Amino acid sequence: MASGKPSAAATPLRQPQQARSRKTREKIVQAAEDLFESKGYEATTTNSIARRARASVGTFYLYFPDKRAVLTEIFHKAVDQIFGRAMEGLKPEYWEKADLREGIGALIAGVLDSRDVRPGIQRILHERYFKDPAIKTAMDAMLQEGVQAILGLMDTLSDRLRVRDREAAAFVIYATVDALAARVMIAESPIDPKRLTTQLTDLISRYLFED
Amino acid sequence: MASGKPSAAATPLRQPQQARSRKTREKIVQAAEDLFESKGYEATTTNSIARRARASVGTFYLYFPDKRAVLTEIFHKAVDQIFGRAMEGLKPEYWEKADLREGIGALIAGVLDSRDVRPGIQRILHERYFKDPAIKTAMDAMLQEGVQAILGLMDTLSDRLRVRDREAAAFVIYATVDALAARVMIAESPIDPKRLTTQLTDLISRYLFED
Amino acid sequence: MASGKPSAAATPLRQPQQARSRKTREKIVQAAEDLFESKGYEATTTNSIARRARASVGTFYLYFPDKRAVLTEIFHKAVDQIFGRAMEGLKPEYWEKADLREGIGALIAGVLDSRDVRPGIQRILHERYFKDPAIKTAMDAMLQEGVQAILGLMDTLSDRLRVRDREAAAFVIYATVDALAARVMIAESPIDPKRLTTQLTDLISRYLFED
Amino acid sequence: MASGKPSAAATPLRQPQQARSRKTREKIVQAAEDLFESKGYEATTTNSIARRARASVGTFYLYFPDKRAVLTEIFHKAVDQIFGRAMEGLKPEYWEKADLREGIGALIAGVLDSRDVRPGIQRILHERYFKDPAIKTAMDAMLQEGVQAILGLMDTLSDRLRVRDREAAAFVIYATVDALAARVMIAESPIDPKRLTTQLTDLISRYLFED
DNA sequence: GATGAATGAGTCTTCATTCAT
DNA sequence: CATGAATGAAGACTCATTCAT
Repeated sequence: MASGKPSAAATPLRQPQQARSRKTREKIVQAAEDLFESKGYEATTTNSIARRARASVGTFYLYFPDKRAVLTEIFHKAVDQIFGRAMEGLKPEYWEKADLREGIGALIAGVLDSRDVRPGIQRILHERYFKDPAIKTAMDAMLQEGVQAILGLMDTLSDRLRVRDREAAAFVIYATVDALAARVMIAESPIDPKRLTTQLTDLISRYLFED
Repeated sequence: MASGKPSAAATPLRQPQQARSRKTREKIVQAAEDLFESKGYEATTTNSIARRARASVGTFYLYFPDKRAVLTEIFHKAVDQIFGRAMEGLKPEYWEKADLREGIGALIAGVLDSRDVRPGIQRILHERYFKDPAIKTAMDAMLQEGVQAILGLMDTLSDRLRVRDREAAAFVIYATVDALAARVMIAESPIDPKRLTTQLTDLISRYLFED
Repeated sequence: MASGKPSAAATPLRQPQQARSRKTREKIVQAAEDLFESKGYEATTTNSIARRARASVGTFYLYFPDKRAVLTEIFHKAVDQIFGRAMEGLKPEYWEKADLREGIGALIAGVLDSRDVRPGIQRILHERYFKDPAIKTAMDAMLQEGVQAILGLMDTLSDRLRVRDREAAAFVIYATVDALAARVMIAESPIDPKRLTTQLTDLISRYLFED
Repeated sequence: MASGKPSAAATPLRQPQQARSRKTREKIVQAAEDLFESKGYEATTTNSIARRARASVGTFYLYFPDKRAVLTEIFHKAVDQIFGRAMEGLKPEYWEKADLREGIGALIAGVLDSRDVRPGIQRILHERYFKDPAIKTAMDAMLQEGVQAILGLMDTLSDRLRVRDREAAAFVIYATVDALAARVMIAESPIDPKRLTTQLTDLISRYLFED
């Protein structure tokens, strides 16, 4: 870094070593991700992660202080992806048009969509929520951000809204959509996602707007 | 229970033993409940359960095949209690009156209320949902029953409803109320429960009924 | 204890179980003692202790919270034995006679003698002195007691003593005899113990008494 | 050192490399010394030594076959320093005068003084005495030398001495002073060093000389 | 000379479960 | 019915040492 970034082919010297190291690290993260996803967090041993990454336990502990640390890393990456996907539907472009239902549809679709991102990891986040403060904190932050985004949206639509207590409303909406999405992902819903989406759209649009 | 209570003086000799046995079993269940609630499932050892029940591990395994079994038992009892409380608000008496908001209020209150029942156990149900099929099955059944109850209610209110796809609607309502209740219990909601309840009532009544 | 001690043959009921347990515990302590003595503390693993005691690691941890705990126990037993032996020479009976050299001889002999008690353990005490606070504390206490004993003796001999600062003198004497004894035990002394004893006796008697 | 210092301008080209190499080696030794002193031998890892020396583990093993080797080197340096300091008090200049107590005072002061040199290292020597033969050998040699020095001194003072078995006496004196010094360093002595020194001087002078 | 990534045998420790009494 | 001592497989983590670059 101190030497600045020279023209492309100039500094291959040290790179290989660092590149190898980065690769190893990535192999470990990937292995952990696979195993956490398939066997769950607790059932995955550090030894098995190393083995799957074709490395040794020692190498694992070279890159991570302990098992939790890999999970935290994986989950940070995942949260960004998941949240990015979920926020997709809140982009103003969906809301500038006249059709409000379309906006709500996009909101719901986005959240539902985000549930397809690393479902195994989401499952683990779910079960470790109370046990791992780092996870709780980050998931709570996600909730906060989601609520803020909805509040922002409400400002845009201000004159058409019928709700008074917007803060509570935003929270209720986020929680509702999120919960339904969770049910769908978990596939515990015996009802077709499309029907659910329709009803959810009705639920929210009737709540927010005069018919 | 199935054998009925024999007339007072009939078989007094055998009774004590069975009674004592039942008592031991109950002490164990109680001890497990306390410990699961305070320390979580995995952090509770069979030895500690036995110790707290003032029994020996051997006795524990006399009544239960393994650790999971106590949890299953506890959770069956808990589900009944929790569910009973939640269903309270669906009793027809709240719905026969003219004021529909009152009924919805009762529904929400019931579910919220049910979250106060053995919160530690509910937390465990939450985290073991994917790991313990017995738990998944029973919680899913609870969902089903809830949905059915709401559907039944809808039949009663048939003419006043504006929703078409009642099955999906019932599911959406149950999931929504349940999710909000969960957020409240977990105390992860930065917003006052009362405000949430108000909004939730609005949400659902606008969804179900014409203004 | 509460029930008092009944006539010999009365309470054999529970005894067997407890006796077995005590035996196991003793086997473990003995095994640990042997291994610590032959291989040193750090080189001895909990597994090897269990194996030598013909028990399992689990059993080891049934009786001791960790490795240090066995060492502490062993060393408490040892300290009593060692110290008892060392204090032997301070008994008044050796000092009531006219010959003061005889008393000093007994003092030295006692300490030297005490070095034959569990030399391997003493070696460990020596090397763990700084690392294990429990050991430091107890050894320091031993020193204190030794010094006190010598001070007591000085009171007895009060009129014949030439030293003024008795407290410091007692400390110096204890430390000196102890150090010499250590050198002899460690067998690092190229000089015959008897010659050392003679010189040590001279050293101390000239220090304490007029010729 | 063996090759001598070449005349200034002779081989300046090669010198830097060797000088750098020597520097690296020294940095490693210094780092090890610091860490051993502050954390103890076992708690210091080869990696941490390298890190502190701003070198890599590989470099460490370039200069030393294993961890023990650095300790041996450090301790050789230390022994020279410590011993040099301790022997200070045996210089004839202190003994040529008439006042014998002054000589003995110097002897004691020297040894006490030497305990201030690298106390952390001395502590390690203490605990590794039995584990590391190299250490045992060298410390025993130190003892031998000390005893020899005292014997030499005795020859000088021959006519004033009252002791017969000089060899044993020298050993006893060395061990005594050394032990007291150790007690003082370890700060386990509840008594003021000055008082101890006075008594120690009395002890030895009464032993060696007629009053 | 120097690097530092990689290794893996070896430690301590836990806990559900069994079984002789 | 009840006991509780005993088990041992399994898991997280460490660190001296090697070796390809």
